[in-house]
Amino acid sequence: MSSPIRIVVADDHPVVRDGVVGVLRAQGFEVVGQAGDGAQALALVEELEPDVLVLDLRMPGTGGVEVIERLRALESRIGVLVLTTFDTDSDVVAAIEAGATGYLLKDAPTPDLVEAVRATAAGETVLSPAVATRLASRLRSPGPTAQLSPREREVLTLVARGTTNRAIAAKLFVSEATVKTHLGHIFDKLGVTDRAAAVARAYDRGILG
Amino acid sequence: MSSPIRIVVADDHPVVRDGVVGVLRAQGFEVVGQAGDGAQALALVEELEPDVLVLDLRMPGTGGVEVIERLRALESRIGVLVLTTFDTDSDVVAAIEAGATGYLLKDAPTPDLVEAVRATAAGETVLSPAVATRLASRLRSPGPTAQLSPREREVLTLVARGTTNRAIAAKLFVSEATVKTHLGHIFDKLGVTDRAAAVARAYDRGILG
DNA sequence: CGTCGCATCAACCGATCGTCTGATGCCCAC
DNA sequence: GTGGGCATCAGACGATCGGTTGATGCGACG
Repeated sequence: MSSPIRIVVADDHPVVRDGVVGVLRAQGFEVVGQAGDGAQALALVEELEPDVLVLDLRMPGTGGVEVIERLRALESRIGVLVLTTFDTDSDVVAAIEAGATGYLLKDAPTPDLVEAVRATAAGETVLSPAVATRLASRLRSPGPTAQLSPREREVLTLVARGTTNRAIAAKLFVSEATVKTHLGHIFDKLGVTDRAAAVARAYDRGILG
Repeated sequence: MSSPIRIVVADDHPVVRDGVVGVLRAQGFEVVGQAGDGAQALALVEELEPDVLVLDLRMPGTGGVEVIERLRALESRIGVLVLTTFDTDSDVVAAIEAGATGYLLKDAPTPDLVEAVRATAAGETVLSPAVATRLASRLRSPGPTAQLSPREREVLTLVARGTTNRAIAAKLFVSEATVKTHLGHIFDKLGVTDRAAAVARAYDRGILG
């Protein structure tokens, strides 16, 4: 290799960050910076212009998805490898849509991580097997693909708190009929038939919680 | 120090495991073994008799809580430091009750981890601030302290799937009246008033999902 | 300019839910 | 041996929910 691949690692868990950095350095990569939140990550990337950003999605303050969006807005050519614990639908979809180059779960074997970083630097897309499966099944089944609208999420959040349709209507300054309509759409989109199941599905998909 | 503290690290995430091991070795601890699941952890502890087991709770197969229980059953004097991502009620309570010596979240700063291992080896109890707060508030509020009975969890699981009271009764071979009674108790214990909110609370506490 | 998604509203009806009161049997702990 | 937690059951009532049908206004996109 001519010059080593330059990397910035962003994760709010110090232990995980140390682990990733250690693994990458041992493999001859050059880790030029580490960040504990999204804002730091953005600053470091702008300053150091690394080849790859290894990014955790769930971070305090500026989250991972927002980091990706801003980088793409800046038309940065950096490769973003998302390395996270969760593979909920909304996380994965949001990250890919935002423009992540790769998506790896933290339970991936070390060699996979190393290879993923290399591929990301080369601009290739890498996905964890679990993530790939999830995406594939999502494409196959056109049913429960739909995302909830902002208003629908708002309603569902209140439902999860035990709020009654009438009370939701009052809180949102709409009629009870409207609330019912929203709920009906929510049920359709989530593929359920009642509010309890809707809440459960929402948690499973990372929409709530 | 006379002889270094001997440690086994158990975590199913290779990256995290490497991170923890790296940090501990850099601090002069002797990491004598690493495990990727509970069964391996138990075997290593029995074979190597380390001073401290650094343990992730969520692992495939034999989970962390079960590992702790078995160690205590064996009357092992090993210190168990739980190091995990989650601080849901059920995880924390289960781990402490099982006999964990300490409970640290993965977002803890590196120096805290090092100090926690040292304290654990000395038999002292260490808790993450977040965990300590959670436990304290639990002790303060005698209300939502109660755990669900097995039967109640069973009912709630079905509720989360959108199952109707009547259908639940059929599935569990009891009358609908019984299901309603269980649900009433569930609502009381979780401090909610309807099934949707009960499901949400259960997810928040790690009872479901 | 038409179309589509989103948000809004109405009225009705049957099904379901949640609460209440009250009761029995079991098992474990104190 | 007497509580207390758990699981079981009954009947009945009012409140709430979910489905249905149908309709309007608005912004976006092509």
